[in-house]
Amino acid sequence: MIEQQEIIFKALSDKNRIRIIKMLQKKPLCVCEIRAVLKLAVSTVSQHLSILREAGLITDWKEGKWINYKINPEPDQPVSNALLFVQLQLEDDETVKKDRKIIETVDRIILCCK
Amino acid sequence: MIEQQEIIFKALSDKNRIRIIKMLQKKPLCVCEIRAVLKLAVSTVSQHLSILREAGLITDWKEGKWINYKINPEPDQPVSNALLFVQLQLEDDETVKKDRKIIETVDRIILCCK
DNA sequence: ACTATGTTTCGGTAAATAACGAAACGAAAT
DNA sequence: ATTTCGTTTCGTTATTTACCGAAACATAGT
Repeated sequence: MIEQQEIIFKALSDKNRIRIIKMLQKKPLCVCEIRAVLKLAVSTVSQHLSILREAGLITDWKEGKWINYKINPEPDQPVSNALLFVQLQLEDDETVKKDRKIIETVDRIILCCK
Repeated sequence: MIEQQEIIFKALSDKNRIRIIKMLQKKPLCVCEIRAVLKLAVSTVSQHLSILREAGLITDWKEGKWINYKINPEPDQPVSNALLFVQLQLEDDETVKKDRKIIETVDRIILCCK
């Protein structure tokens, strides 16, 4: 139990993973969209996403050749609390606002296939 | 700002540091009391405490030859939110309950000078 | 069947982390 | 002044982490 909390905090203890959660709380995204925002290698983003998934914070589903990621809609209690907590934090953060602007205004095709 | 949140989560992303916070939310403690509960080297506990202090989660004050640690009574907003969050989590966790039982029932002198 | 494209897995590297014991530090008591 | 005792700092080690590019995998379209 305390181990689960540790895993949740570890998942959230990285700047890039916090940014991912804050983006996904606006809308679901695929790996390459996130990559375009964070400016990391695709494999690195994939790794971050799997850490968030293992912690129970996010889930994914297939859509054509894309795999979309979204906030876990059925989290267990500690995860649910953590997600709510993150949702209330950093709403005024400049990085978060900038990230969200990008994903809201730019199209997936343009973002991924530059 | 997002960096501060990262530091806070990092501070909380270790099982032993979570246990420390949960203990301090019951009452202030010195290094050797915490050491006795966590069963870690004194230097390790000191290191954990300094990570929590740097994050703004705890503060310390001198009392004779002891240095006592307590939850930061004047945290800034993100820290305050995190502390409240932790306070609401893990109340039923067995490890947390056991830790608190020890620090509430056993005397500092006995605990430290075994 | 082949190609293109999005994603994951693998192998490797550099940096960060958690742990320890020994040495240094500081305050209280002898 | 010296010793004692709680604590911090230092130096070291083993493990974990974040990152990358290349290779493997999967699926859609030609």
